[in-house]
Amino acid sequence: MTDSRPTRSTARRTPVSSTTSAEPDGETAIDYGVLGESVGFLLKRAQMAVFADFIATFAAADIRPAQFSVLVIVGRNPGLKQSQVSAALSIKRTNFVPLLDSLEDRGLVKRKMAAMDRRSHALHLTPKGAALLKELSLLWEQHEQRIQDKLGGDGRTQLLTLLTGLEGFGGAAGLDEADLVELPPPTAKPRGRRAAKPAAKSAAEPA
Amino acid sequence: MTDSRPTRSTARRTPVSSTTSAEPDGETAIDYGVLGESVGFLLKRAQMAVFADFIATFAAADIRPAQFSVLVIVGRNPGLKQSQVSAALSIKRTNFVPLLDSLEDRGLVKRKMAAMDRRSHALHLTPKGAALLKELSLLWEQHEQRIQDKLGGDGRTQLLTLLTGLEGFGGAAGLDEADLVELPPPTAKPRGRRAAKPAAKSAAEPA
DNA sequence: TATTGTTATACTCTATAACTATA
DNA sequence: TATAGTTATAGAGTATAACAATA
Repeated sequence: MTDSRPTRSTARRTPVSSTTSAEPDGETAIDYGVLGESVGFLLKRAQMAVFADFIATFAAADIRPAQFSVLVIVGRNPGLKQSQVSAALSIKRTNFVPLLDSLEDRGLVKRKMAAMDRRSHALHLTPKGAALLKELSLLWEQHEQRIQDKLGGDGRTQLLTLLTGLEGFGGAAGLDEADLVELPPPTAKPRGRRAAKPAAKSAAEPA
Repeated sequence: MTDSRPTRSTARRTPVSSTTSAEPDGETAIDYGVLGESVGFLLKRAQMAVFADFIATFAAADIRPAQFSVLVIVGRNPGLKQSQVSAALSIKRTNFVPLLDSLEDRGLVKRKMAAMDRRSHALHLTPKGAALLKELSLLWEQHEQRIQDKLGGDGRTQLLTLLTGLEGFGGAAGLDEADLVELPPPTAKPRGRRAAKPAAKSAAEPA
């Protein structure tokens, strides 16, 4: 103990509650206490909200977030072993099997037996998988655009940087043995639209 | 809003682009493609990492994140109905029952029958629950402190603000009917005292 | 009829042990 | 013996339907 006391005013924020400002009727606003300053609590909420939008966006393609991440990794790094891809995504290799099955059964990914080590399977996208990934990229842009509409261009970029800064925190849960995988920092180049420009682009339209 | 620049001091990794030698051995770094700029992907990773630290920190008290959140809400808002607490935490009331049971069985929370509406249960902390919550607050500070050690004080505050800014995004998944609950913004006052404290790292170990 | 809490149930995600076939 | 992929299984977390008591 006895350590830096870095300015985190545990202090309650401004006495919110009271006769509310955000409640339509006479309801008293709920006091969230420290939860409003809890990184984990807010991360969980934000993650669920963003995933909800992701899932809705990709529903037409019948692709879940985890499936999309596999397609991206395999597409960008053809020939990786299963264990490498699963470790890169912090997915246990046991749970990775049915996930990969779902993609291979749909003809999007192919397991190829490696010649040098016949235990391992090298992963590649099929032409169909590559074509789908290309379409999914458009959906992905729409999805991220909606986030940017909500946070602003700078806000989204800051968020990406901060989240990347949490890499390696908490002992890297979800990984297999001790396969730590690093993620390169986000290129601060503004993708898609420019900064906080509310370019009405929220029209979710399946490709 | 003064400086809206990322200004991350995390600049230490090599600008790996694909086939560079950022790996200790001859391993080729994995190209994450758009995942490195995917808010959802990075949110998920960060949430898992932060929860891992939270769980380890609160393991001695045998308290999970969801249980902690219930104790905080009930402690701050005694007398709320079950449905109000569950809605505030985006937990379906059906799933809230066993969660509450676990706290009531341990004598931390008490269901009291409301007089005006005998269908509902008003929730209160027991003295034991209030005492535990007080101890948990210390663990919570240690936990958040470690996050701050990783991100810097400003970084953590920015993160809280950005995450709060995603409130209401994605249609609010996880809620019961249409009970939207708002969360007040964090103490966004730009008290830019000191940034990060590089010296004191790993202030505390999970008890 | 609508709401509150509840039970039962199912589906997803995650975690551990053990098996096989290679090395 | 160790590793890559697999199977089986168990545990959380989350989803819907339906019921009893109450409004």
